[in-house]
Amino acid sequence: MRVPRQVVEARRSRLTELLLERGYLPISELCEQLGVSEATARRDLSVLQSEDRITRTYGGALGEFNATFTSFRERLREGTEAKGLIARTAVSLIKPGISVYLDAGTTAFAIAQELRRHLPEGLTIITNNLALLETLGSLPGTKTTLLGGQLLERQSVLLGDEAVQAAAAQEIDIAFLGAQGMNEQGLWNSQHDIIRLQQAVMKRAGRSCFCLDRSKLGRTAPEHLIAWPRVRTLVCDLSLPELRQAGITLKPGVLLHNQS
Amino acid sequence: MRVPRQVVEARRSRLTELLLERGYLPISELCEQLGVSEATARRDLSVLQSEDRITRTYGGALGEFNATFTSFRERLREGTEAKGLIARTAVSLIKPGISVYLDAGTTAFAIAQELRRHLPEGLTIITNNLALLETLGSLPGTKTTLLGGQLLERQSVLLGDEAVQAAAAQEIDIAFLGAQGMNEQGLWNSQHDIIRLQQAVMKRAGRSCFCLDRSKLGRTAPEHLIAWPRVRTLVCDLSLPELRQAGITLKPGVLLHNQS
DNA sequence: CAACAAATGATTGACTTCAATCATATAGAG
DNA sequence: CTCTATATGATTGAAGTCAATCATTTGTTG
Repeated sequence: MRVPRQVVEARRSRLTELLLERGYLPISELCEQLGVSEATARRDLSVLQSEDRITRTYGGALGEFNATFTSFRERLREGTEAKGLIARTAVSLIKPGISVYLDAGTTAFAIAQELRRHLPEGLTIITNNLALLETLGSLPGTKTTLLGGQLLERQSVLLGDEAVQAAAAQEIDIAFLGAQGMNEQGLWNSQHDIIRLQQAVMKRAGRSCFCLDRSKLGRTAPEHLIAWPRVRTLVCDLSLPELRQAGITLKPGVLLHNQS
Repeated sequence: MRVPRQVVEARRSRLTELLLERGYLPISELCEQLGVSEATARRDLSVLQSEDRITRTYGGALGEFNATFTSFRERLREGTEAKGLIARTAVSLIKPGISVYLDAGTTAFAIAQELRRHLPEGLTIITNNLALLETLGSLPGTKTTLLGGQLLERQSVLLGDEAVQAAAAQEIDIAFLGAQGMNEQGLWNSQHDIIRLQQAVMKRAGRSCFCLDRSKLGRTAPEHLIAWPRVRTLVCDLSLPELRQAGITLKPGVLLHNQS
């Protein structure tokens, strides 16, 4: 029996709400909640999936709650080996009891995952990256601090004046920072707000460690972050000769290589 | 063929890691990744589920990544009607363009869900509650600010000095605050840190609106939040006579009732 | 009001998942 | 070294899920 369009729309948005609340629901429960047959529930789900509003599974569906992180996780999966190497090198710098800053970006996420595996005792982790909390929030014996700030649309990152001010009040032993690109002039990033925050973090950090994989080589971005002479530590899956070929000459000791 | 215990444990923790990274995985992909048969993958999953480390679905499993919110969502489901009424009343106070604070707790979560349905234009939402970001983070035309602070273990709430300082720098039109209990002496909450933050918020808020459902009546908690004479607005699913019977007498206009 | 398009539920057969059972190999205890 | 408990993969029948199809009802359009 045909039903008003409005009713259909209402049911579908109710469905997404339900999934948002519960995370996951099997079809059986969905049609019970919505008072429709399985066929209709399935049809609704396939429509919503084609609009990327939910994720379909066999026997049920997932709410959008992970959609924020989905693109993130997908980006993370690209170049896993390189990021894993970088992450392992980065984690080798982290000693028990120190205070570590991790910024936004997939490299920081890779470092966080590596930390889950090899966790030094008594760390303090500071970040502006909400996605990291999903992995790091529940680590035992670790203090996790989130900078405040404004949530960036469609991303899980906090930025703005408040983030900068909050950063200026932190005590950081090592900061792990990412960038969108590197060329002979130095490191580049996409947004002024990001750079402002990174500079505030660098001021407070005993050591600032830039982490980039080779896909960033030769790229630039709208905003200049830092010139090479001021870079003290670079963790990268490139060798010194490869960097020199791109016009980047580093003082000895600046480039850290994975020992594995 | 029996296999060393160590191997089993390693595989299971790798499994949880995988689910943590990907959110959801079907069994077929799990046994491919782990290099085991479906039978073993299923056995691992049922073990991990009994330890509450994952959530099983028909045909796959969910990572713990939403486990932080699972208990939250479960608590939310208790007394849904009452919380829904309270939320609707609260949302009716929110006009377009104002700045709203939502604190931790399931009532604030219910308000957030209601906001998804009836969203005034141009809101600024301020919170220390990470779980809210899952629902409010992607609202169009809304600015979302998160207070900084230390992440509370096993909860998605930010507290501490930094949160208090961040709150002191906000401009808030209406603050919606919860509490653990109410009796004739006023409102009570469980932790000193929470109360410190709530008081900082109240100082900056043009209007502070306390939201409690009837299950809180007669309960106390370790810390005293506020006495009744200082409460300007209470949103509650109790009537004035019911409150008076519990020894709570309010000035007229303080109690807001749902009109539905 | 008439004709059409759209939404729904029921049914069916193909496919998938699942729990239980069993044989086998082997880690770990004594 | 011997024995046993345990981990594993294969098999199987039951149960569940799915997409496609069809008849029916009913908004919606002209």
